[in-house]
Amino acid sequence: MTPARNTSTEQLIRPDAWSNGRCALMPMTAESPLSDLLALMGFEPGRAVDNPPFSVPVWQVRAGAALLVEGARAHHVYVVRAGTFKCIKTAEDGYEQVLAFAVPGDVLAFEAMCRDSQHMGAVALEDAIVYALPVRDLDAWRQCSPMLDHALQFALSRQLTRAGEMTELMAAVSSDVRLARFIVWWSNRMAARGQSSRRLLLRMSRRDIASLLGVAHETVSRSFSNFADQGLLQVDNREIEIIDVVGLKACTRNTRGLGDDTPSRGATSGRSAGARPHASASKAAAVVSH
Amino acid sequence: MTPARNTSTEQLIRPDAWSNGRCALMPMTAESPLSDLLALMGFEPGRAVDNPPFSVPVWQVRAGAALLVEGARAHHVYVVRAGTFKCIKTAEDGYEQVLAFAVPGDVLAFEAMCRDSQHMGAVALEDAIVYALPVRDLDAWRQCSPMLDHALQFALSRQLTRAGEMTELMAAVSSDVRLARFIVWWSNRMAARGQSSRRLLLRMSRRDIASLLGVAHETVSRSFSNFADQGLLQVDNREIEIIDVVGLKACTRNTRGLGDDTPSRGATSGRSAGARPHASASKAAAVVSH
DNA sequence: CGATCGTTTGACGGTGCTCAATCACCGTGG
DNA sequence: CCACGGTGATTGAGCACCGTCAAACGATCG
Repeated sequence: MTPARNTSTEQLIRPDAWSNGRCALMPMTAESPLSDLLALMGFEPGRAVDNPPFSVPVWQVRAGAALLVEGARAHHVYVVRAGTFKCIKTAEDGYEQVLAFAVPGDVLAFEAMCRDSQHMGAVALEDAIVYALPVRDLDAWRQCSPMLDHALQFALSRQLTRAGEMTELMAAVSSDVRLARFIVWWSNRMAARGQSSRRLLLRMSRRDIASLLGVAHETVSRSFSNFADQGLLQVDNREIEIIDVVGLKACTRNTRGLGDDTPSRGATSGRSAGARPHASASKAAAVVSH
Repeated sequence: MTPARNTSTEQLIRPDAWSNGRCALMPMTAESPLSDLLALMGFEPGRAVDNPPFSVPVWQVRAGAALLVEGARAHHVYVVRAGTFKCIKTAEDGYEQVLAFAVPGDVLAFEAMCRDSQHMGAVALEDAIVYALPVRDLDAWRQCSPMLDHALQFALSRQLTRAGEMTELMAAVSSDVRLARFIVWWSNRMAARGQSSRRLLLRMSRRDIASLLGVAHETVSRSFSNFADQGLLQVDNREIEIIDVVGLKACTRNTRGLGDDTPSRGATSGRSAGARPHASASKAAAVVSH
């Protein structure tokens, strides 16, 4: 496998860079990929999938390759089938802000449907496979395949849910809490995909995590060490294992850091330190239709 | 059209709180609201809007009322027509986390399409008007009105874009930068709706902003005062006016706070303080289609 | 084996969270 | 009319957390 990884790094996407146009790693185009695509999106058809008059192209993306380039025209909407991506936005001073990580089932480049060009980039963190839905055909495909349409809506709904969870994650004031939430969140996502929720292999670097969470990468490293010292995690470079799930989730809820009382292996010690309710407005609740 | 939608819509919401069931403020149901709805979503039909065999219900929501209740079943997808909402998620300890603010054109409750119940609440910050699209009819409506379908996809794309901007906003390390980005972001959103981009009337409290940005509400207040002292803003409670746009946008780019050199009315002083590029992986870029 | 990048740990200084007090605004009731 | 709670906004003081700088260590690849 990996037949030569040749040469000339190229600045932007160069479709010919990967040389041969064959698809040695793509055996699933013969079998109808639609049912697979629908399942990825989280849509389980009760009946057999209708065989549509189109076939969804499958692309492979090498580790380190850019599937989406900022500013480029967007001709496709992608659904990740395998692999992990990081979605980035490069500031004019060169700082690379990570906006999200995409895993199988996630939709990419749909944001570009409401404007002309891509506003975020996407780089594969490992060898990956994506379904590529041409935007010019998408409406027609959705119209002749209600299942595809429904699955896409479902996936978009999930994507919006993820975005909300992301906001909730980043709204934590303490960096420890942010990282704890990220780990739990990632663990849940892995579990939803049938993988282990305790043993995680993070494909992204500390710096990428730090960029996403809005903290220094040294702080991420320190927080990992803190969790390991407390017996919540077992960290070995990018391979981490959750030891004390309830303890980790307890860290999730704290408003401000864990108090540094170094609980002597006390597990779920941390009593939630505050977060006043602030009983907000719910005076009147009313809706009136026509 | 929607013959009477009487009464007992919900158990959690208290429909009687607003007493009378009449709709004095709802005159736009007679005229076809579809073109208005499409325009709201950002879709400008090149031709006249087809007159569909359905009509979209219009609801009014009073200030302080809950349009969405966490945990409730979601029967509708809403499109905000007028007013402002805050989307919240209440933690088990009672802390109210603000996840987003919704303004006209935004879609609400679409996240619930991929699960059973609503995972976020939405409270009107002022009297508001929304279009209510029943989820049970949505597929059929979209199918018989391609314009509605297209507009919905467009709006969802914009919503995802907003979510990405939100992540970018919150990834700022400094609280000043976070607030500056929020103001500029909000200003842009108002400008996109045809309102003034310099004079803003924030409908949400300092605490709501602080919750969204993940900082203490005192810090938000302090940052406002800082910007006012620097001549970037003019703050009068929730009425703020942007004085120095370029100066404010300069604050947006800083990684760490403004250095506290108190530029003597120097306007666009702040030279961007760093943010190392970190030239990341763009080794190979290749895609191979089938 | 050496170069490069990622990860970890230390020290220091500043930012911002907490606690607290004060003031402005508002609807209610005297 | 003003007194009176209640909420929101602002400002201050103190100290912990975390960003910055720096160095050492480990991993990966050529």
